[in-house]
Amino acid sequence: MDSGRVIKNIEQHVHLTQEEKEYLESVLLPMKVSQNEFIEETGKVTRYFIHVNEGCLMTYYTDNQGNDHVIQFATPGWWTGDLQSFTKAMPSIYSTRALADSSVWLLPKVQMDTLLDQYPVFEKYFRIIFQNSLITHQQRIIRNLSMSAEGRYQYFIDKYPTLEQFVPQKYIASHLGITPEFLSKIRRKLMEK
Amino acid sequence: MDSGRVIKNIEQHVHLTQEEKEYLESVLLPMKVSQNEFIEETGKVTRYFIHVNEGCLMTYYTDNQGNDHVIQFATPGWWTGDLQSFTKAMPSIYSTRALADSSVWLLPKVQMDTLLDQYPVFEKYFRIIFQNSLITHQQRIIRNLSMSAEGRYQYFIDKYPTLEQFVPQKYIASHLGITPEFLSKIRRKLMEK
DNA sequence: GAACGAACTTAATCTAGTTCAATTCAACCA
DNA sequence: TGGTTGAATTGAACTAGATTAAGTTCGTTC
Repeated sequence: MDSGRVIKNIEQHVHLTQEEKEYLESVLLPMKVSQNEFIEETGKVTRYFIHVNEGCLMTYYTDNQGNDHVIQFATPGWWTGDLQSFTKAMPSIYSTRALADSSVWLLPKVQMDTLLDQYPVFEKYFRIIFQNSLITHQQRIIRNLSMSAEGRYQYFIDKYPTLEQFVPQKYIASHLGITPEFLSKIRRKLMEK
Repeated sequence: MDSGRVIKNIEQHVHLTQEEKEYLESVLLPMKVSQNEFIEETGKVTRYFIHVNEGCLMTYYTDNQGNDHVIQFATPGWWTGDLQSFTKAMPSIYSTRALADSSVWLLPKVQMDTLLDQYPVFEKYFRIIFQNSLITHQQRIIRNLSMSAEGRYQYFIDKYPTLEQFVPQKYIASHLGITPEFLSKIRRKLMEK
C-alpha cells in the first residue's frame, strides 16, 4: 500500500523534509478493512488515529436507547477516530466502521506522541487539522440550530455529493439528526418539485 | 492588568521558558469591555484571538431571520472568537459581545503567526487547545442529536453552574437550541418536582 | 415617581418531525 | 428458486417544541 497519499495530504498544509517523511512512513500501519468491519469499538480504548486511504468509514455514537448518531463520515484524506479516548486513554464512546471495503493507515498512540515530540512540523500539522475541524464542527452546530431538516439535507447532498454512493440513507438521516422515515418524506417532496 | 493569568492558563498545558513568557506578554493587548459592548462584529474580518481574563463573553451567529444562535460562552481562561475569519481573513459570520463588564487579552493575527512560527511550544499549546475544543464540540453535537431539551438544560446547569449569574435565560435557550418560552416551561416543570 | 423597554412567564394554537406498523424492494445465499 | 434479512417507503396517529399574543416583573431613565 502506497503511503504517498498520506504524505501528499499532509504536504497540503506543511512542508516535510525527507527525514520527516521517512519517519512518518516507518510508523504508519497499513490496514485493509472490508465493508461493515469495525476498526474501533465503544467501550474499548482507542489505540490508533485513523487516516483513510480508500473507501469510506463512519464514526458514530450509540445512545442508551440503542439509537446510532453519526458524528463523521470519513473519505480518503480524512482522519477519524475518538480523540478523547485516543489522547486520554479512556474507554471510547464511539465506534468506527467501514461503510465500504477500505484501506487505512493507523497511527498508534505512542508513535503519534513521539512524532509530536520529535518533529515540531507535526505539531503544526495537527494544530491546523484540529483548527479546521473545529471550524467545521461549529458550523455544523449552527446549521443544526438554525436550519430545517430539509435545508440541512440539501446542504449535505450539495456539499458531499459523492457520499450518497457509499452511505445508506439511514445513516445520512442519523448524521442530519432526523429519522430515516422523515428523510424519506423529504426526498419524495424534493423529487416532486 | 496582570498577564500572569494567561501564562498560568497556558502552563497548565505546556511549559514556557522565560523568553517565551516575555515574548507572549509583549504581544498581548489588554482591553476592558463593558457589558453589552462588542469586541467583534458580523461582516468584519476578525483581527484578534480573544482570551478572557475577567467577566463573560458570548460568541453567536445571527441567521437571516434575525435569530441569534449562541455558539460559545467564554469565561476566564477561555479563548474565543471566529477562527475562520481570524485565520482566513474572511468576513466573520459571528459576533462577540460582553455579557458583563469584562477584561480580555487580544492576540493580534500577525503576532499569533509569529508566535507559532518562532516558538514551537505555542504550536503545541494551540494544538492541544483546539484538540480539546474539538472533542467538546463533538460531544455537544451528540447531545443535540440524542437528548431532549430538558436533558440538555439539566446537563448545562450541571456543567456550568456559574454561568447562570451572567447569562440571561434567553441566551441559555439559544445555546441549547430552543425558544426562551420553552425553556421557561422546562424551568417551571423542574421547580415543581 | 411615572413611564418605558427588556427579560421572563403563561396559555392557546400550530407544526416539524417522531413513532409505530404495514408494505415493498433488493441483495444475498443455500 | 425460493426464503430470509435489512433498507427504504408509506401513511396514520402522536408529541416535543415553535409560534403568537397577552400579561408580569423589574431595572433604568427622564
